[in-house]
Amino acid sequence: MSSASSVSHEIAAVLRTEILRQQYRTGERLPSERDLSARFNASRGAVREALSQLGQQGIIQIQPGGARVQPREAATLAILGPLLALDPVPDPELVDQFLEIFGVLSALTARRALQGATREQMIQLKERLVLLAQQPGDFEAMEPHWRSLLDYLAQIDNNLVVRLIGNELKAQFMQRMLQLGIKPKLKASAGTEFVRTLKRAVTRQDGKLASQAFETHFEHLRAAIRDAILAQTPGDTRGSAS
Amino acid sequence: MSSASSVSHEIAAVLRTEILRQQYRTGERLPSERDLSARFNASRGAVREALSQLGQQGIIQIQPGGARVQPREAATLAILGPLLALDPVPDPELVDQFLEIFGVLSALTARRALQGATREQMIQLKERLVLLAQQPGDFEAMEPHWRSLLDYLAQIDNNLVVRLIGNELKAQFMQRMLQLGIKPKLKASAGTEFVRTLKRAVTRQDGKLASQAFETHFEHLRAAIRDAILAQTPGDTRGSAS
DNA sequence: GGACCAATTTGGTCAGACCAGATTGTCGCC
DNA sequence: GGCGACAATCTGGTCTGACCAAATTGGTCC
Repeated sequence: MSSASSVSHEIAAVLRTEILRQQYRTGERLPSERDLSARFNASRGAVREALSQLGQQGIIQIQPGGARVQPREAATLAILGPLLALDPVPDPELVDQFLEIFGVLSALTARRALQGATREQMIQLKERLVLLAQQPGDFEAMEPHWRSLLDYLAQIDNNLVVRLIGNELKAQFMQRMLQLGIKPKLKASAGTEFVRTLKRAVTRQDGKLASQAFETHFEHLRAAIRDAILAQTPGDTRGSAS
Repeated sequence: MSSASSVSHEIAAVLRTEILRQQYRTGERLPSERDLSARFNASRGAVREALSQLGQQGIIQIQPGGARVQPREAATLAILGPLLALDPVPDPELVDQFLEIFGVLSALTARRALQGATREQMIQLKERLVLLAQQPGDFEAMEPHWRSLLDYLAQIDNNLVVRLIGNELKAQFMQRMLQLGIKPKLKASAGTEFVRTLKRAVTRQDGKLASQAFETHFEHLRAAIRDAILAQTPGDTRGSAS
């Protein structure tokens, strides 16, 4: 699944899953590189690269003397994807936490973007909003335009820190969500209201208003996705039905 | 500087700095592993580990055929530290962006923590606030208590995503800030007011109020740190005077 | 029982080799 | 001259086997 068609990535994926599944206690020593290379039938070099990845992700701490498992909180955002992939249905709480942060960051970006946008950028924004207004309620059809809007806002509010966080979060979550075929059902009325508020915010160049609109929208989105996940939870192995 | 007393880390640090300094164009191919191993007088294995690190950090993309430099926005939070270390005095804008995000996350954590805290946790919170109130204005003396408070809030609002982001940000910035000996000068009155508001928020279990207090506080902090950095900007190589 | 020392284990590095896929340059054909 | 096909070459990925320094471990001696 998360194999990148390379032995070392494969090993890393297996070990990462085992560790995230708590099959090693925090602080416990991992088997030595030589043992692991025997277990995976691979060279020590490949194992070393795998361990190096886990080390970079803060999952383990590599020291002369042995690699030790780190507490989950010491890790990197890179573990979120694997954490979501642990079970056939992702942990709803984790997804909710993700959406909360993503909402806050989006709201912040929107506020700052509007506050600092040039006239030209405002026009561009309005054009994208028009696209967004065309299919309210249809999540899948809206999604590309939505993403386009967020990207453009991020581009205006050229905040590297937010962009990096956003990229990582997206990389970790979006893929998994789409893979699972989770389709939140949003009320068309809420979507319409959201777009309308955004338009007003852009017209008045009111960052605070845009920010609030995003927060509200994400609250709805969170609720919808929570429902969508719970609906899948009885969860046979079917996963995404066509 | 960022060498971890290991050849591969050293190589990674050098290459990372070169790339972040834009000495390679985005999309350009890095020298081959064999060339690099010749240049650094190291084995290909060591170079491979270094490149693997850079790949994990999203700085380069490694593919059969060559490693290519990625756009800065495609990277991981792990580049923030090196980015700050590029010049003797860190980029004020970047620091400001960091503080903004950190403030937003702190405010969010405070709000959620207060909303979900148990009676026992509220008592604990108050105790920490008392400690925090003892030396208003003295940033260095306050810092440990401050950190303790934030940690505790994060512990109450057990949000993994926020904690991971916070950890990374702290790891990237705090170290560098302390290293530079940047001491923001906060008004004692502002500090007192902040703590008082927090106390009130805790008493009333008013998450929104606590959130606002944090936002205000971070605004002050941002301004203070901006000033502190600009004061260093004329910047001889002296750095932190004793 | 605790301090000290040696054997062993572990990660870090090096060297040389092979493979599959990508890149690149060349040559012949149109 | 332009263009497509082919082959030499280059690149990353892996393997093997070896050595070093630091950490761990175990036993010994006080």
